[in-house]
Amino acid sequence: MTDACSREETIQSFVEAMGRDFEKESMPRIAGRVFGLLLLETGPHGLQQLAERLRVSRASVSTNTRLLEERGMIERVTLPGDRRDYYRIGEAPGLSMLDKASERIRVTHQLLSSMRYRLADCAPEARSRLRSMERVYEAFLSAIDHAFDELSDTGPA
Amino acid sequence: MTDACSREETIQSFVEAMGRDFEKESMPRIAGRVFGLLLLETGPHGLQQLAERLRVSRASVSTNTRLLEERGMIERVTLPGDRRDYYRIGEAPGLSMLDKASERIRVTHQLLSSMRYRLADCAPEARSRLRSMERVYEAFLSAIDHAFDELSDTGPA
DNA sequence: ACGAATGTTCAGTCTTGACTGAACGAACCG
DNA sequence: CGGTTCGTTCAGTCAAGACTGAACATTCGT
Repeated sequence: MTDACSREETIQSFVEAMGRDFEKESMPRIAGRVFGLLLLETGPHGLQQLAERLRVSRASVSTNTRLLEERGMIERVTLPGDRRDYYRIGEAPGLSMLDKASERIRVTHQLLSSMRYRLADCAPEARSRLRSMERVYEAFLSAIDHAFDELSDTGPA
Repeated sequence: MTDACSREETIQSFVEAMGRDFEKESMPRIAGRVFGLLLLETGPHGLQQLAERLRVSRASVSTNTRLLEERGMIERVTLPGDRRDYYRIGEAPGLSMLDKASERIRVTHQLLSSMRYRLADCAPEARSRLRSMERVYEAFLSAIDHAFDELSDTGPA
């Protein structure tokens, strides 16, 4: 092949794909692009740098880096003698995502469970259906926990 | 307590909560309400019936029941000598949801993996980060499979 | 002190998609 | 046949929220 590492186009298409992927998870497209770019590029990137590279306003980058930071998917890095903030991929973005998923599931499980309790001793069919749904979420939760352990052993990601 | 089974209000608040919950999963709010109602109520419900009960248009119910049906979360029921369609909770809505989740994860995993392949033998750091992310998704996938088995044994839900 | 650079915030625009009403086709009833 | 009752579809409305540009506060260099 003529160019084993023509990164620019490849990277760009990946970054866009990550943007769309994030959108499906009801997260801002730009957050996905930032995350995707930081996954591929070496070393921390500044806000201005990200804005130019992604052709997006600094405001958007500022907002979305903060979002990603809160979720533990990227980290803010500062250097002595440099006023700027830099961003890089977090310590274990994957685990943060599992954690987030776990949280969401717990909420829905709680909703089902409290509803079943409220039905007290009437509507046995409904209670049974609710219980079944709860079991699914419980299995899902314990599955995530299991994955968590498995990954923490091998080394975090 | 005076009324152990004052269902109406309780049901309504649950139905609305399910609507909001579905919205967080980037699904239409009405789909969540339909699913929530069918979880609680006994026996299949007609389209008109659902529309009135939820105070939404028949068009919305039609669209969203089809969506839920495609996902295997509810079932369409027909009766001999009755032109109408009725809907009830699916055989195993929970498993369908796990299946859907599994599908989504596979897509992202594929995205990461193909990108890593494209990077061939350059950008070792990036490749390593991608590989780490892949491992998380793999663990997640196998976790879901595990949950699947566990539930299929006990009896589907 | 002044000007430039940096990150954040906020009002405003714009896109996306949920939801509706109305129109439609099909199946039934008299 | 009309007249109903279904379910679906489609154009149009509306709301949510992503994104932007401009204004701002802060910090630095000169």
